[in-house]
Amino acid sequence: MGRSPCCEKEHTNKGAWTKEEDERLINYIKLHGEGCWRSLPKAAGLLRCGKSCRLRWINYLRPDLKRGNFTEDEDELIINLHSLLGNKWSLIAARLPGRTDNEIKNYWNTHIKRKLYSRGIDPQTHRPLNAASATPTTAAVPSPSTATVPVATSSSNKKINSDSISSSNTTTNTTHDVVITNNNNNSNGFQLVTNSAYANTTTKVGTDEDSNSSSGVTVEESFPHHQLNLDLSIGLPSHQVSSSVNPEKLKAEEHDQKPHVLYHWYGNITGQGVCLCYSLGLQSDQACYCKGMGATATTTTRVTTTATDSRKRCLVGSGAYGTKTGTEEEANIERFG
DNA sequence: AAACGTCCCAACCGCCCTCAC
DNA sequence: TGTGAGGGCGGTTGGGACGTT
Repeated sequence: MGRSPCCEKEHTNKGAWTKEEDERLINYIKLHGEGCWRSLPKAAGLLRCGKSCRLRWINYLRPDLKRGNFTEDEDELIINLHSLLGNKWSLIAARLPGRTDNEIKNYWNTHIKRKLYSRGIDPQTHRPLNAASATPTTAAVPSPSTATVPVATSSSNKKINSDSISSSNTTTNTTHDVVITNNNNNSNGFQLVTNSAYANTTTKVGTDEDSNSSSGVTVEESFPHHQLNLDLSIGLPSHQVSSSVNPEKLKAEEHDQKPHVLYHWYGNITGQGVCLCYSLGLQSDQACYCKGMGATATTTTRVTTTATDSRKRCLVGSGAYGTKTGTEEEANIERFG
């Protein structure tokens, strides 16, 4: 339908940002916060497109950005999350504090793809390369320069919404097997197990031990996976969230730093709170208030990605993706906090 | 030291989603 | 319910940095 440009291109600078522009942007946001990006450049005295300002701030100037190389743990976490979420860089970034989607995307394309090829795993499908011979992106390990392989465009790459939970009538494109169970001996421990090329991949998250590290991921590769499924088996907290629990109070008491989402399941597990942002790898400083809950049961909930209803936003959302939409009703999910 | 090739990442582009009206 | 504005996202690219010959 044709859109008006987001700014007057002939009056805007492009390319690398100067120090002065950075300072102007930082100073403006310090004073006024992140507001309307379109009007920001003018207000801040910048000859830049609002989108450009936003990108610059989010990807480079934000004070909470973590600089430096990715750790091995972060690598493995990214790989696991990618096997679950596909090229949903923003969702992956949401689980790596201090990292941006752009940074992770670049890192994936320049390092991790190569790493997976060297392991004999197709980075797009997360299947062993020889098992993916039916796809066009098989063959030998590409040279670094060709590592930017044509995306095999499984649906996982296109507008699937792994951050959605299906109702029964959604169109399944890609699914992942995810099993989140608790670590029996550690009330804070949850494990996220995926049935992907990393079958038997156990992503251990949220334990005390790893609370200060970037993640607590252990990966044991063994079985080739069959198909990416989004079967979620979720370990429920041992002390169940009763209806009398006041999420606001809990939030205030146990952690108040970062956005978090506590989903409340109906249906088979009525009345039991499931905190997915924690289970899916948020770090301790942003763990949600159900941290500390143990788990007594493993309940399986099917989560299916779909290309037909991309508006569903739930389940794996945290912070920005926790927006509640009407379609959540289909998923029988209610969000707290 | 120069030329060339490769790598990496900041930034851009265009499409999609959400929301207000 | 339809439409447009604004923001967000994923894919792509340009050019600087670095390595090799």
